[in-house]
Amino acid sequence: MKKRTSLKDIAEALGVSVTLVSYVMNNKTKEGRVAPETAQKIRQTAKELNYQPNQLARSLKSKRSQTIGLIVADISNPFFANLARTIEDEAHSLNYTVIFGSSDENHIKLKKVLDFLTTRQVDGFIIAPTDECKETLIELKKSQIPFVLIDRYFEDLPTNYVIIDNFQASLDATNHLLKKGHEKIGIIHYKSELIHFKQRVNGYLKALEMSGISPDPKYMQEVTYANFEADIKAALRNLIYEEEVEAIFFCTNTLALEGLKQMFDWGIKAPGQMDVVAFDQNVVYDFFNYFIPHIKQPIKEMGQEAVRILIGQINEKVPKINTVCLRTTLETQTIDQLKLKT
Amino acid sequence: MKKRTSLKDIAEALGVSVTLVSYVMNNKTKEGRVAPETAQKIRQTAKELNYQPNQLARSLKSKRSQTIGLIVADISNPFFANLARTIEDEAHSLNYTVIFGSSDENHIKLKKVLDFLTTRQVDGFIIAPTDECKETLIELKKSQIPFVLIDRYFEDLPTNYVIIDNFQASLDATNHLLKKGHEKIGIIHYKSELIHFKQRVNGYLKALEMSGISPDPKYMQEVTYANFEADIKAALRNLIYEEEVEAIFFCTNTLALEGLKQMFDWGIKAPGQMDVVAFDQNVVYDFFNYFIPHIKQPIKEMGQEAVRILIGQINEKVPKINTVCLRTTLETQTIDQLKLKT
DNA sequence: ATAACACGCTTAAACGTTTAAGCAAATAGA
DNA sequence: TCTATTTGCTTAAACGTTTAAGCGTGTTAT
Repeated sequence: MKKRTSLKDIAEALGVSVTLVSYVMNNKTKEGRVAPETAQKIRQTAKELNYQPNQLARSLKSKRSQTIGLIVADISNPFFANLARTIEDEAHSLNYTVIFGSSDENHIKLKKVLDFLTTRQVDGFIIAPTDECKETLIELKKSQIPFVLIDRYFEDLPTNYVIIDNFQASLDATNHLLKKGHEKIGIIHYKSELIHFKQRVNGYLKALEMSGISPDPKYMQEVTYANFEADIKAALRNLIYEEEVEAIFFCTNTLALEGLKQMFDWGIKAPGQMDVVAFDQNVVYDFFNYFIPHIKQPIKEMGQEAVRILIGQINEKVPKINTVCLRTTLETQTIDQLKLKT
Repeated sequence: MKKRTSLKDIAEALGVSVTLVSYVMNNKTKEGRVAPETAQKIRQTAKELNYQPNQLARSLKSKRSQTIGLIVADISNPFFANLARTIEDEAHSLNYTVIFGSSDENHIKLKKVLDFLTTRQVDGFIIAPTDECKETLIELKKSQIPFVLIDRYFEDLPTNYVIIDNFQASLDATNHLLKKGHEKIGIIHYKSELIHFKQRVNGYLKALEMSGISPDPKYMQEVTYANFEADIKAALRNLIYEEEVEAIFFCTNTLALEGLKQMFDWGIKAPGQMDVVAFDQNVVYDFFNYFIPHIKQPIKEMGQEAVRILIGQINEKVPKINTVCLRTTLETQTIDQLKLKT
């Protein structure tokens, strides 16, 4: 690789000091302390030699890498990919670069990625935490590297976070199914200690309670990450053929997708034959004969807020904890309404 | 942010020189030139102070940032998100970090992102080039920063690249439709100078020729990036209602998705009423009553090859150009066969 | 005439590493 | 006993920046 041109090269070419070149390139020619002709010459030579500042050296001096680390469960998951995209845009516009890593929902891997990115001197992290990663986050807090949790958080760990109102979202979803007259409503959720998942279950329970329906544990099916597909199949079989529920609420994007696929394979039309509500959006929903009611997350706002909060923290001397909880919307538009618009 | 501990901190704590600490931490205690007890003490103190090397400073010295820049059209596009994921895994395993940017298929933006990442002293780039970005790539070549093109390339620009055999893929796809007895086969492709798109058209033409069918320009529909949705709608209307084609080949992921959605909205069952072949995979295909024949790209191999070639180039003194062309497979499994397996 | 200041630039140190070179003390070889 | 080598460490310079401090000239004010 050819040597990139440095301030020194420009300085030598013109017989001036490196300092002077630095001042000019940074427009720190304070109070006309540099002769306009000199400045002009420097700028021109810089252009000719195609000078591009070495951000590494700059960072070393300033102790700011202008880089943020993004750690999500899996960058190839559409939800996180979309999030990554908005974070990229926001960060770049604020002159920050984004380096990323995937945790695969595994707290050991998360720690590994975190350490890996830390040696890169990131100025801060945006993290979608996994189950059981609280210890790692406590350590991270001690190191005083700023970070913002996204999508998920821990109730008893004061940190910055950007989340959605999972309880309300779930309440809305369940109410929607109740309003359609269903009483036997199933829910499929992950087995996880993550509070945001629990709140989704809580929202469901609250909605039932408010309608005077006492929840039936048999309608509530847990699925493990490890045995994802088989668990969903079993859960659905239970709900549909054993318990004969009238509607199903899928607590996440991935659960909804896999669940709908399974139902599709069994020839059960959703929502034609089985009312459902899904969490999060998906291109797949466009390919159903009926509109799939789902909870729409404000992904763009989430990404932007996370970046802004993080950069705020990076620049504060005494950072205060910032938490943001965004509202979701329940999309229940019927296919006919949809058609009218296009 | 708390000061991260440096070699100096360890050195001062023990009253030794920074150099010695550096030697120990890098296991460069060549030929027993450091007393084992000293080494032991240094290692322990390093652990106690939670020392993590500053990769920035290291990079400055070594002129290697151990970072690669990934530029794709849009990280939120599933194809690129998947690619990014395999690139991340491969890079991390080789001790490289990945920073990314999206070009939005716009060569101006690509140049901007490229410059932005260049100041970060990346050791090399993996780039999915856009239309009209050849000039930028020529400049990049001059700068001698190694790079590997992925998914797309330019015929008259000798560079490293990892692509698929688009011609063959397209040939396979069209042959599949021919074998089903169709003669009036439509194709929907992007209006673009990118050679890989052209080769997809060429494969289609070749297949027709080999079957002794003379291609009809009216069966070949161009779509612009700018007016994507409307163009596809018009193209489909033309092919289906005017030309009354018997089958359609969609040249990309996005075209297939949007096209199928449109057909779905019109109530045209694919492939029940209209045979199709799509390019690239998609979760959506699982939600059709029939199997959607499609060309499967070896995304994992593409990502891995790209990283390996790039890092090879970074380490070569006199790099040779490396090109890799991978074979695709045409997936034509019927839904019944699929069911048998699950 | 002389002090004061503005101007246009340079010197030097620092950020955290790496690495070649060097040096004093201990040990070995003769 | 004297030289040569090994051992265990240090000095110094460098990577490309930034930034406070400084230093001659020349101009202005008194």
